[in-house]
Amino acid sequence: MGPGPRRRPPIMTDVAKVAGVSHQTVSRVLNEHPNVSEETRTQVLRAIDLLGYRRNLVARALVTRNSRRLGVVSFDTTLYGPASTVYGIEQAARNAGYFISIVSLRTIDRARVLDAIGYLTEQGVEGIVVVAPQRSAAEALEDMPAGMPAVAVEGGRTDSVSAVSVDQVEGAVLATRHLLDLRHETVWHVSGPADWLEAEGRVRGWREALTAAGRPVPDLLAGDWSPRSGYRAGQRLAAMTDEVTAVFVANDQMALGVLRALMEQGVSVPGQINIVGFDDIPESEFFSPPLTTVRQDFGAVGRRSIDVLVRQIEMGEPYARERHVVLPRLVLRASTGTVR
Amino acid sequence: MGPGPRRRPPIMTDVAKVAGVSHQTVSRVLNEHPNVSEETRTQVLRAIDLLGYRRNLVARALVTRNSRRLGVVSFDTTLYGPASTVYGIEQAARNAGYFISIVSLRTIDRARVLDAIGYLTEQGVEGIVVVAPQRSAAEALEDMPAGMPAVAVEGGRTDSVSAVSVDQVEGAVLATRHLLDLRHETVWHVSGPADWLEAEGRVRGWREALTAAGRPVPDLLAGDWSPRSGYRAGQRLAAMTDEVTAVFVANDQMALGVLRALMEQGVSVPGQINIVGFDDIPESEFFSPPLTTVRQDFGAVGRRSIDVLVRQIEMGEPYARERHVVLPRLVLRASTGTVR
DNA sequence: CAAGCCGTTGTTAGCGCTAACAGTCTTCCT
DNA sequence: AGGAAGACTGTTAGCGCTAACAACGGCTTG
Repeated sequence: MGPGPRRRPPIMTDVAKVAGVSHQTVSRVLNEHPNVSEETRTQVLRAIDLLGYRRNLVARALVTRNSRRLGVVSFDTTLYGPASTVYGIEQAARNAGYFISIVSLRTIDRARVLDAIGYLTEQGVEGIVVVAPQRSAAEALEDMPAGMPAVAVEGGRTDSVSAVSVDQVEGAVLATRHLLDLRHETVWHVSGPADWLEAEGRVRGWREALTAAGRPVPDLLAGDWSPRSGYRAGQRLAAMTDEVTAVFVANDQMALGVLRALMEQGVSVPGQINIVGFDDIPESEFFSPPLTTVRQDFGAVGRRSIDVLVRQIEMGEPYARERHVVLPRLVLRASTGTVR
Repeated sequence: MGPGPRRRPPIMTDVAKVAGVSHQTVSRVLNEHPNVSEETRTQVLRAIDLLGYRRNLVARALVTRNSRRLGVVSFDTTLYGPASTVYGIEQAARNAGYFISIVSLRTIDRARVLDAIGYLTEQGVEGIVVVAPQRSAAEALEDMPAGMPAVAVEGGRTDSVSAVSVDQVEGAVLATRHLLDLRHETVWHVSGPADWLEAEGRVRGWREALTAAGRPVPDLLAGDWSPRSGYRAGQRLAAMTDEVTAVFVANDQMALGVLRALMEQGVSVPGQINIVGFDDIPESEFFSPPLTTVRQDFGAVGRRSIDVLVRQIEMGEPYARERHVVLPRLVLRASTGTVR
């Protein structure tokens, strides 16, 4: 049965009593204050160990006004991108000595983002990362409470908070130009949902690259990131093999759907149509055929955003709004390369 | 420029002063205490609005001893399973009025899990969910601090904490029996890493189903959940098409690798070999061919675990250890079905 | 009409901790 | 020898909030 259960966990004063010192000395040991004699420190540590004492960071936070906690507001963390970003954020935060409180929104709009920010503020977080890939979420950042350090990830062009994002336009340019370099006359595009900033950036980059090369810009096929929407787009593309030879798909999941539809219709990739995706999810390398795609370094985005946030917190109020861009890169695989 | 910046955020006493009441009355309004006159309530709410007051839940937590926060310890949340589980946990927790503090471990072992639990305890969480799919993590739960409500997800057979998990054995039995029903003489297996409880459960179910049917149990091919490891297994399987006609792969990502390798070697699925996966990730339906797989309802697991945890918290100390099992189900697609 | 009750509000103490200051005892210098 | 500086420890106040109790007025009741 072991030692009988204790009603309340030990507090600092209990430790002090056992160690024969004042509670303040215990506090000094815990906070590694320089002026504590080696002997006293040992006594205190022994008492802590004996009682199984753990300090109460809630009480500490109340007086120091810092909770060592950061808030994260994110959208659907089952998706690979957000999940990887949040993972990167968590790792970086813990390395910097902070904990993470998370709110995952099922649907995202201004009110819900503001609610989430409000809850986190009440909870006493010292700063907030908003993974805000949709326009509506990005707009909510304008109303961030004054004095709360914050950083937007994939959050568009707000001036009110710092931002870290992958250069979506550049990624789309890389993808499109790669296909043009393979002598395709033009490149079709299966886009993400219109209210997503990432989708918008990819459309823009695709259009820019085509225009810069003096090529016609075909109608875009709208998707919603899901493999199924890619599948539907693929069915339409399969019916147009005389004009379509190259497709830039806005993410790898949709690209999978496109590949599936094309295969069902007997369209050869890369024989008849070349496909480029976006994200480089772990599966892409094993699609049939393996997918040429644009890799986003989500981990870097997470780390960078914590860098910025922690710097703001430690600097105190008057900090500059920063803007960081992480560059994507093209990963070549078998879904592109054969010239018509 | 708007209103000038305030040095410190307003506190309850500020609101009280503006509303012309005591701070305790403000507290009563905030906590929806029944005995506050309608008139006073309105005054207070107006003052709160005017000042943009938000209560300090850290101070509240110090006196009430409940923080309305739960801790989650998880492993690599970029994987679909853990990510979905954590998402389910977060949604359910917020519905129940709790916030989530997360620690994502990169590598998992007894010491690290205990560290994480310790940190969360110091942070004042009221309960902890440990997503502990590896044996080493599950063992750490034996040392959970007394009095801390906790629940293990996929955590094996500890008696010291409550547990919620998917019935892995049953899932593997479903998969294996399905293949046997299709008149395959036996079923091969590509397993997950040996120290994962889920991998172990799936091996066990596969073996049981074969033995129950009086079939030979082939050597298993060891994988590590990654598509690449599946690909390597697939290469080996492709060289054995005279004996291998059916393979149960321990997750969908590896199954993708297997499919890829088989396709490269010109082995037809389901023509020559039938494949069943596990998880039902969103991509599986669009693999080539679409994958028959065992669906785990991760959302349900997350919700159930919060149910259990919240009940323990609200019940107070002497609560029973519960054990909940979520049943998986077989999803039939084109990767199985053609008899040799 | 006194006694009692109830709805409403205010006052006080204290959650567990750290900051700020105040001691005490050494040590070192002029 | 006297005093200043430094190392170490203790005492007190207070972070922002809620619990517990006290106080007050209006109402009912015998």
